[in-house]
Amino acid sequence: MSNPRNTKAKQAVLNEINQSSFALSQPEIFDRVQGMCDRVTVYRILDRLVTENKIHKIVNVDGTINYARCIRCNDAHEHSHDHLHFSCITCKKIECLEEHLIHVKLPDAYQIKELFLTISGICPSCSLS
Amino acid sequence: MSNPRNTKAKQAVLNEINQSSFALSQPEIFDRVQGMCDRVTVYRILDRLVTENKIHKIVNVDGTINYARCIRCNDAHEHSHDHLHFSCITCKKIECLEEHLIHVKLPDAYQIKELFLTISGICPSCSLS
DNA sequence: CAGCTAATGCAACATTGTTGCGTTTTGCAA
DNA sequence: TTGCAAAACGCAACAATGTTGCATTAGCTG
Repeated sequence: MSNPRNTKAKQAVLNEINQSSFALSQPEIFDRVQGMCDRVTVYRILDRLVTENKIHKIVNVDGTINYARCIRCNDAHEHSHDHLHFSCITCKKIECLEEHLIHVKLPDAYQIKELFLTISGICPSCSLS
Repeated sequence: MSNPRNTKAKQAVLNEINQSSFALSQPEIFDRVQGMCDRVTVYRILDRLVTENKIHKIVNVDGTINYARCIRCNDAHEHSHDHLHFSCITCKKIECLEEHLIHVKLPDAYQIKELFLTISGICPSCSLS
């Protein structure tokens, strides 16, 4: 990844993710940039955006993988991987609750690298209806 | 699920999961009961064991799904879904750390149903080598 | 031990993700 | 502005994982 380039497809994918208030799956993203590029290209763009720290990769409680915009992450700071995700069982949307950081204490023999906390339940907007 | 039955294949699958100190994936389980039954049957048995509260279904940090024995869960008690999983990045094994319960406070508008906390890092036995 | 139906096997299909390779496009620099 | 190296792409093929339909088999219960 010596010299990453900005292509139309990459911009379109990043745009869809940034515009969305919740995390999107690869099929959802492919749908939204329909005609713009190949299915394989979306996979490759998503991989690149993740390694470039432009987006978050989130594993949902059902094992599906979603991609979300970074709110408090930028190039200057380390990517934050210790915040909380809320996964709504009604609308299936995933929100990043980046203000809630997680702290866990384990025996010293465990070397902690990343924390993944996902809470499933019903989100505020689904609670209303 | 009006009248669940005990078949040889179901017993074999449950046995493999109970014997293992770490969580197993569907392919691993299918390997270990080789010749006992069809691939599809393993999927169906796992689904049944999960709904019968006999085993845990765990989503790993990479989205792969694993199945683990229940230690402190039994028919009398609710299935506990608020404990911690440790996923080793070296040996790829997943341990349930059921003694560590998680407590999270969110705004009232969020209705919490289940908590999924997986920590990735290096487990004690991989730390030694 | 007879019958109901849960459970199975098999084939086919669906989804998600990966790889190889020839072609196109981008960014940089002459 | 043009030329060029490599990044990015499209396409085809493959792989892994999971699902569905349906005819057949086998557990449990009375």
